[in-house]
This record gives sequence, structure tokens and C-alpha cells, in this order.
Amino acid sequence: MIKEKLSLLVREALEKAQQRARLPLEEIPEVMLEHPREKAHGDWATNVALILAGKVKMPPRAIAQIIVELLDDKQRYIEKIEIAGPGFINFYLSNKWLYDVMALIKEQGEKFGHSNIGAGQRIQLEFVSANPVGPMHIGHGRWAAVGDTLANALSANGYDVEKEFYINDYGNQMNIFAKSVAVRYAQLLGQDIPFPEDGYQGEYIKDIAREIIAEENDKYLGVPEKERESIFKERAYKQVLDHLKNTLYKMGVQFDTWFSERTLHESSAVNKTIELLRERGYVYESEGAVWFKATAFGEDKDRVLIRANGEPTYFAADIAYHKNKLDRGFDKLINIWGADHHGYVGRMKAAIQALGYPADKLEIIIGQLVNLLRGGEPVRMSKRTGEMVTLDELLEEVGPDAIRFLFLMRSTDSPLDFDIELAKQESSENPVYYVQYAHARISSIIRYAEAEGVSFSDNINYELLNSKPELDLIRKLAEWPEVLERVARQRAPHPLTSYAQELASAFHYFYTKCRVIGEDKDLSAARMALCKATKTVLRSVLAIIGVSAPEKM
RNA sequence: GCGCCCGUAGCUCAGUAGGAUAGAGCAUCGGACUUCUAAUCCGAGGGUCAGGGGUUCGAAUCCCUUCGGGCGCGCCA
Repeated sequence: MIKEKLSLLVREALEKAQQRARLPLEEIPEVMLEHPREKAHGDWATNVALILAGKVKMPPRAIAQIIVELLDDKQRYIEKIEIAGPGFINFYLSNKWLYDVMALIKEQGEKFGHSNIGAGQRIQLEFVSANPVGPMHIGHGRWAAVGDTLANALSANGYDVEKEFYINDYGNQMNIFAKSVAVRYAQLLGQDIPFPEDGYQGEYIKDIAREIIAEENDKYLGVPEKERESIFKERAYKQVLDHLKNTLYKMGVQFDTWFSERTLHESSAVNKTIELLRERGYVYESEGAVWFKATAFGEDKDRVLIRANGEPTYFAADIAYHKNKLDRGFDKLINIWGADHHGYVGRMKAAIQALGYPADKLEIIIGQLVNLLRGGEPVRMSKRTGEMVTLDELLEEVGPDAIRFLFLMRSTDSPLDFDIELAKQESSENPVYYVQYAHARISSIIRYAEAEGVSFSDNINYELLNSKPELDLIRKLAEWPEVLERVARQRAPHPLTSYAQELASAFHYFYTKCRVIGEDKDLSAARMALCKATKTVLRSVLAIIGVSAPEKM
């Protein structure tokens, strides 16, 4: 891209300055290019002269002057260079490179902006991983949107990504779940028995019980309690899991792998992993329990792997799970966890190291939680009391496009206030519609041209695109590769929605200023090409965000 | 008490590796449709970047500290 080209040009100029002893340089620093905040300061700027000033003991503007003198722009992409302020070098690009971008978009289509910085690196991305004991809530929706979009962005940058859902289908919560269904079943069939204190109160538990009654009536009333619970556990589990998959499908999220925690216990992978850690010297017994020596890796406490009652902890299974992932040969594991799990990060990284891997083999993205509001009032949610708004209900009320877009607009470092009333009420002024509208408008122009029987030659004279709205729009298109790469590198999807809005805005502005289909055939052809290029990039952005690109609105 | 995240316009938030005059949307006010979609565009007002100190040519950004908010700190998952 142009950024790298400019950086290289400056570097070459510095090398020349070094050879000709114009600057007393020991080594050439990395040349950083950035977009100046002020458009009047050019398309790109570098502060390299300011950085060097201290080292070579010369005024920054004098250094900048030397760099500019020695800079050799063979491709003539630079229109003008200015030395400004304390010593910035500002580059004003020629229109030629913008027209080259247009040609590139036409040539590459929706692959424009994709890169190969991942170079086939295998990444395993684990996210959502909701417990299969109830419907997903809104917080899960945020991780679904963030994880899926991150996976898309990484793939577009040449990473080989696998999306995985870890099913916590083992342990006490499953038993409580089963018992809850069993009691509801009996109650619905007229038995007067109390509901367990720690049971799940949600209406969905009754729904599951009703379904069992509808299919098999009171067949299980005579079955011993233990056995009944065990049967119900499997039925209910399967049903909830199917439901989870369906909800995620509606969100547009599909996982490559669904990994069951149970299999780790059944295959004794958990025990084997503990033994492996023991061999490596990180396991000891105390107070009747088996402990992991997390303090060996700077943690403040050691952690229990097997309780005094002989049951392995969730943590033990999670270590086995991460070992399983590492054994599958991924270059990097990325987990997306809610902020309520952040205290868990240190010990998991300690475990990775105890298994013999560097800590950075595992990356953990901590996302802040979602606060659900309705008309400004907080909605308290609890799986135990069953008072909650499910992701399904939200999908029904607001729709997947708006949900994904709204969830991706904010940095995952910020807690997100999600007001249902607002999301519905604003739905016609929602940013997502603003972006989609730009796409629909372009489609409409294309339809109009077809209906009018207007045909364009393939030989497009891009130089006719020389007004401000046109050039601004092309400039915005040219930013796409930078945005996409940054999202992948920083593992942060939210710049995508900003970019989508900016691109839509640049198009809407162009649309009001420039008539596409008109008298001048050549100009019409060039503007149509610009519309199509914009459509291509918009589709690409929306595809990565996971939002539809409608032809009509 | 300790740890992580946050505090930027009336509201919700961006702000890329420390750069030049701190941005966007919503809200408010004022304009623009006889022409390819007005779910649009143009303009205006609005700020002690929570407070204080430090680092330097230069700080919303880095360091220290105070205040305020969220979340953790289980032989729960």
C-alpha cells in the first residue's frame, strides 16, 4: 500500500543522507506514516525529522529539508511535499494513485483490502461458550458478534481461523438443571413437591418439561428420581444445545467446532493432564486436595485441581481443554471472555506455561459486560431467578443486523449500555440503516441505468473524477486496507463500524453533489465505476461485520 | 485491602505507536427535493479530555497520585 511506499521512499532518502554524510546517522529509524488530523496538512505525514532531531542534534526542520531534497518519487504518486510546523513532512498525494486504487478495486473485487499478514498462521478462536442450561442472554450476543467478526477480519488477512464453542456440559450445574426439569415435570403432572432452592426458575424449564409431557406423557413419573433426572438431563441438554445453535445461526454465527467438556472427563484427559503437570513439578497435595502451583508463574495463589471430595475442578478441565487445543497444532489460541472472568486469566496463562508453552501462545480478550436497559431503567438479569431478556427475544425485537452493528460499535474495553427501547425506537435512524442505505442507493442507480438502457464502455477515464466529493470518496475507499489490517492486528473490531459509517457518509455526500447518469457519457461511465467500487467495498465491510447489504430499502 | 477495565460535548461514544486548531452520531437550532431512493445532504452552537503532579520540543494518550464508576479476588462454573 501507499503507506509502505512512502515509508520506503523516506527511508531511501535517509540512507542517501547517511551515505553522503548529510546527516550523522548511526542507524535508520523506523519511518512512521500517519494521516494528519487536519486534511489541510496533506494525505500523509511523518514525524521522523522530529524523532531524529535529538539524536543528530540538528533542528528538525533542517533534517526534514534534507530528507525532502533527497526524496525520489519515481512513480509520481506525490503531488506536493511540505515541511510544516515543528518539522513534520506532509505528503500530498497525486490523483494518479487514487485512480490506480480505483483500477485495483475493479480488478480485485471484494478481495480488495485483504492481506496476507497472517501468512496462514493457524488461530483457534474460542468465544460465547455459554453454559447449555438455558437460553443465551444479551451479553453472549456481544461475544458472538465480536468473535465472529474478528474471525472474519483475521481470515481476510490471511490467518487460518477456526471458531470454537466450548460446551460446559459437566458438573453440578447440569445436575441442578436436570433436577429443575424433573421437578417441573412432576409439578405439571399434579404432584405437589417443592421446587429446589438452587433450581433454575426460568419459564424455559417448564417449556422443556411440557414438551416431554407432550411427547411421552407421564411415563417418567414411576421412574426412580435419580434415573429420571439422568434421562431428563440428556433430553434437556440436547434441546438447549439445539436452541443455542439456532440462536447463533440467527445471529449469523456458525462455529467450526463444538467441543464438549464431558469428553475430557470421559477420555480421562483431565487426569492425564494433571499427571503431566505433576511430572513437570507443578502439582502437590494439601488438605486432602490436589493443587496447581500457579505461584511458580507469579500468581498470588495456588489453585485446586481436584477437590477433597475427589471431583476435578472446572479449572482442571479447562487446562485439559487448552492442552487439547495446543495438541491440535494451533499457532495461537485466542479466547474471548467476559470481564467477570478476568480474574481467571492469570492462572490460565500460568497453566499454559506449566504445559511448556510461552504465555503469549494464549491471548485472552476481556470484554466488558453489557448492561441491559429498558427505557433508561436497568433490567436485572439472573439465570437462577429466570428474570432475563434472552438473545432470541432481542433478535425478534431488534433484528440481527442492528444487533450486530450496535454490539460492534463500541470498544470491547467499554461496558455497553444496551437500551432495548432505544434500539427499537431508533431503528429507523440507526447507524446500520445509514450504511445499508448507501448500498441500496447505489444498487438503485445501477438498476436505473439498466432500465434506461445506458451502457458504458470498459475504457474508463478515471481522470474525470476530479471534484472534491469524488476524490474524497476514492480516498475513503483507499483507506479500507489500513482499517482491515488494523482490526486484525489489534484484535479489535470496532473500527469497522466507524469506517462503514464514514464510507457511507462520503458516498451520500458524493451522491448529492454529483449526478451519475447524465448527458456526458464518459463522465457517467467514470462515476458509475466509482459507484460500483463503493458498492464493492461496502459489501466487503458489511460482510465482515456480518450485516446484510440490501439492494432495496 | 489487592488486581483488571473505564472517566472526553446535554446523551452514547471514537480518538490508531505521544504530534499540528480534540472528532462522530443522537439531541437542539437554521437551511436544501420538478432530476439516479430526503432512511439523505449543508450549516450553527456546544469541551478545564474527572482533579493534581511528573516525563519532553510536544500529553486525552506514558508515569505517579487523589476522586468517581464497573468487574473480579471460591475446593462455583
